[in-house]
Amino acid sequence: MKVFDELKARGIIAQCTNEEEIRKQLDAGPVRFYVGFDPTADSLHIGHFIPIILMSHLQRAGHVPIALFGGGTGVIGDPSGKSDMRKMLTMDDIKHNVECFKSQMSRLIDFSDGKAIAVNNADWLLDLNYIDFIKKVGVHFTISKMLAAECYKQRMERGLTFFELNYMLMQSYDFYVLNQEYGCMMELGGDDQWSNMIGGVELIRRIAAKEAEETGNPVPESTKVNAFTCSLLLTSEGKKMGKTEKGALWLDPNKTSPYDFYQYWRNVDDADVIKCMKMLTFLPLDYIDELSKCEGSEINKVKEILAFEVTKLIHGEEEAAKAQATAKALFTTGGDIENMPSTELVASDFTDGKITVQDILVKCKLCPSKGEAKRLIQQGGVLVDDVKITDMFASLTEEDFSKGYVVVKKGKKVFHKAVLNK
RNA sequence: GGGAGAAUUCCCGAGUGGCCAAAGGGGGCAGACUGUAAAUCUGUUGUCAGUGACUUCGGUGGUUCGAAUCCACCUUCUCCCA
Repeated sequence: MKVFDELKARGIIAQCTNEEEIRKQLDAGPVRFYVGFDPTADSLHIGHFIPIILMSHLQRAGHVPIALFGGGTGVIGDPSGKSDMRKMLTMDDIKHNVECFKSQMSRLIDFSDGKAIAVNNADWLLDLNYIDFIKKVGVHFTISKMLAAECYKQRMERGLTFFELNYMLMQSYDFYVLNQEYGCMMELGGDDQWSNMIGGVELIRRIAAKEAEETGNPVPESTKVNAFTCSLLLTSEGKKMGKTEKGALWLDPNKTSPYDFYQYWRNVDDADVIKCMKMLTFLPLDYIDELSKCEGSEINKVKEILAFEVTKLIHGEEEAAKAQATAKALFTTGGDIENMPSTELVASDFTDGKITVQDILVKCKLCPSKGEAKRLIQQGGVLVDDVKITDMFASLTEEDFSKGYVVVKKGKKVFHKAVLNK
């Protein structure tokens, strides 16, 4: 199966500028394509993951990804889909974030031997001359057309600044530069980037057409660029996936532990499992089709596979196996003490050799406050070493820690080890 | 530049002097039912101590026995006119 067909079958592709031409270009040989990432945080999150998967698919098929880091555009912030303007970042923040992105991405994208290229648009955007830019790029954009773009339409009602309006021009210019300097032929990105992306395609084609007209030469093949977007990862209810109570689902193990990451996918809706599997893993489609026949509680097996595969891609096989083992142990026998998240208590946490269960819950950050801990106990949501706590003033003595720890269970799914070293 | 209005607890959004820790919804958390799913139902959702105290309604001052509510100034945002 050709890459593009595979991507389509997996449901990764959302919109294309010209499907036929894209197929032809991809069939003809290695194509350089780019995907932009705005370094607005110090870790990638799951929203970035689909474009990365997409890059990886294409790289495996012999094409050359260019990862563009928005060191220059990052200071503006993309207005697309945001109801408020993003806060601006300092250059140092951005530098740091770009480094983080790059190292996380390296797990899936091979940057060795020129198999992939990393660039930073700060390199050409920061020294831009305003007048030149307006003359070269600005003339090709009409305000009416830009405002028709969905992303700006929404912002119009709440106040769109000229500053932000320039985002589209800058992103378009990125594509132009990459086309000129790197022979980049395609831009890929999230579906919310569509209007910015076609901006770039049109810009390149228009500048080429203008030059062709002036020189009388034919329009060069190298400017016949295209773009396509990948679907956003939505739940069957149309909500963006990857949000957790703690915010985004990060790829950085320090921000979202492999176990939590695994559990997120282990707990997806039945309706979303197969979709996620197609989009987020490299498992063969035949195999996925086979799995999609599962019904009822069998789906749990499929979820395990999904969770394992996705975790493997991000954190490596070892971590994935560990997360899976931990999860299995917790939910079947009720304890894989080894890998359970834990908190160490110290002697000063005890008063007269005792510590209340409330305090333990707060110390282990299972509850933000004692009040909530109390409520939790009252509602029967707390188990210590498999014994339900009914008295909200219950406390443990040091003897209870004779084996060195106790296992605190909050609700059905959250396990935590409270350790006491003597 | 001129005029009008808005800012409330995680979010949306009521509240226009005491009965306000503040309606309602969303979200979150827990319980029941289940398959670590969904749907549903129930409880809960400022902090700390238990029948009470303390902090909270953009900021700073003021009026008052008493302010989310009234006044002044400031900040931010939105709308209308230019």
